Amino acid sequence: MAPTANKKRSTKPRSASSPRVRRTPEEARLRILDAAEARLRDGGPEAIRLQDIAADVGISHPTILHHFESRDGLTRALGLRITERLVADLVDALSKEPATEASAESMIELVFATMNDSGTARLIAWRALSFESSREALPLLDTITTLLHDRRVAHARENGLVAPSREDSAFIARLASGAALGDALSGGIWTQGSKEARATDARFRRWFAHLLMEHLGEGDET
Amino acid sequence: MAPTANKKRSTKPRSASSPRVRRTPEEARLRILDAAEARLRDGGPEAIRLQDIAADVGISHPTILHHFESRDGLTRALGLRITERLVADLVDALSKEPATEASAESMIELVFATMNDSGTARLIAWRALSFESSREALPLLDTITTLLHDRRVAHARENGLVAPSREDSAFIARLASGAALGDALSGGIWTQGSKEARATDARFRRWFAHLLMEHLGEGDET
DNA sequence: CACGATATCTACAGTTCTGTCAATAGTCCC
DNA sequence: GGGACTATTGACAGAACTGTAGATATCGTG
Repeated sequence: MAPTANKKRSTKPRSASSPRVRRTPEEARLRILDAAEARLRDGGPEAIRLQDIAADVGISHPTILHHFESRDGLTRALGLRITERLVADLVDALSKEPATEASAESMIELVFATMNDSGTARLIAWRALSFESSREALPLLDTITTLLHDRRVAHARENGLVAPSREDSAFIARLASGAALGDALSGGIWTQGSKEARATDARFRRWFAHLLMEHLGEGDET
Repeated sequence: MAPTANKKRSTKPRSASSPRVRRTPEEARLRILDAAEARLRDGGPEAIRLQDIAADVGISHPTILHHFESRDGLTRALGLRITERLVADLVDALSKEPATEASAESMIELVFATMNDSGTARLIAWRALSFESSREALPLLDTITTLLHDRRVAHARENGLVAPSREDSAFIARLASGAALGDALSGGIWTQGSKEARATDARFRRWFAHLLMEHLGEGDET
């Protein structure tokens, strides 16, 4: 088990005998995945244990095996869901955002917020660690890039500016998501998390947004 | 075990009976940590098993317990060593770097290279995941910040420019290390790792360096 | 209401892993 | 050479975890 991670185990003793509830497969899978994700979130990678998860949900562990075939199946499904939800969250948030020029700052805020939200960065990192070889490459960067690029092109056209290259947009997306991921992760390591740290965090994001906007204001270069 | 991670186990069967070798405690700890790190690197977080590691080193697993007290002790020591070495590597690399103005690009290269080097980012991510609560906060950012800031101040003085604020330097360090970490990690997830990807990677780093240099050329703002 | 499908349970099996203990064997020093 | 120190080991203990098998309950449907 992860050294200093939470060590809670088998929280709910499950009601005595067997008031057996029967859920739809989807509902069951959902609850199991939720519990597994919670375990992973604050217990570290080694906290994905069938019996613990089953106890959390209030079922017996063979039920998990029934729905996911094996522990591997569970972690695989979990990894898939995590990444898919990240993509959905980002796309959703970015789509809602008004396409004003100054929105770079709030876009940065959005990406960082999404990464920090309830340990998303930790989940993504776990996935990166656990599934290294299985390259089910995600269309995440492509999606965000397109979203951003279209907006920039439209903006350039409206204001009679020279349109940015697609690669430039791709790099912005890559830098933003990478920085958000890295910052959220390393936040736990080399900054001391509390007190005025939040204020500094906010200033950092604004600084980063300004940095990008400085860049956006100029022409492209090869 | 991590789903698609390498599944090699107990590679070396250890020579038959007992040509018992006796090492110094330091040497023994070193070899054990090396083996553990290798396991972690390409086996994922769940691959740190005493018996496997012992087999790799060519010793019996109680020896590991003798030197590290417990599995926890081992992972803790490993986490510590990983981060300490990262700091040392970065400081070392940055110190050697000539303090020319255009060195921003090579500094970026350095940070990215260090993070990508033999899975360092993976190791750091593992540490972030496993030790979330144990805030043995590292002086990494402070160290790098100081290194960078001193250089910038000196450069500004030589050229009669206005000196940058320390927070600006801190943010640059934070962005660079965060981006490097995030990029190295996510590199495995949402880009498809090979072919012309390397070329794009290189262009991305250069683009990022230019972005920073654009910023460096200007005055500070609050 | 009866029946088929299947989600769920209890009980168990088999494996594997960490940790303990007492014995063994290098290495250093007198 | 003899003795202390301790790194190393084999064997074992205890626990925990994943996975299996057969029984059981619940729900939809004819």
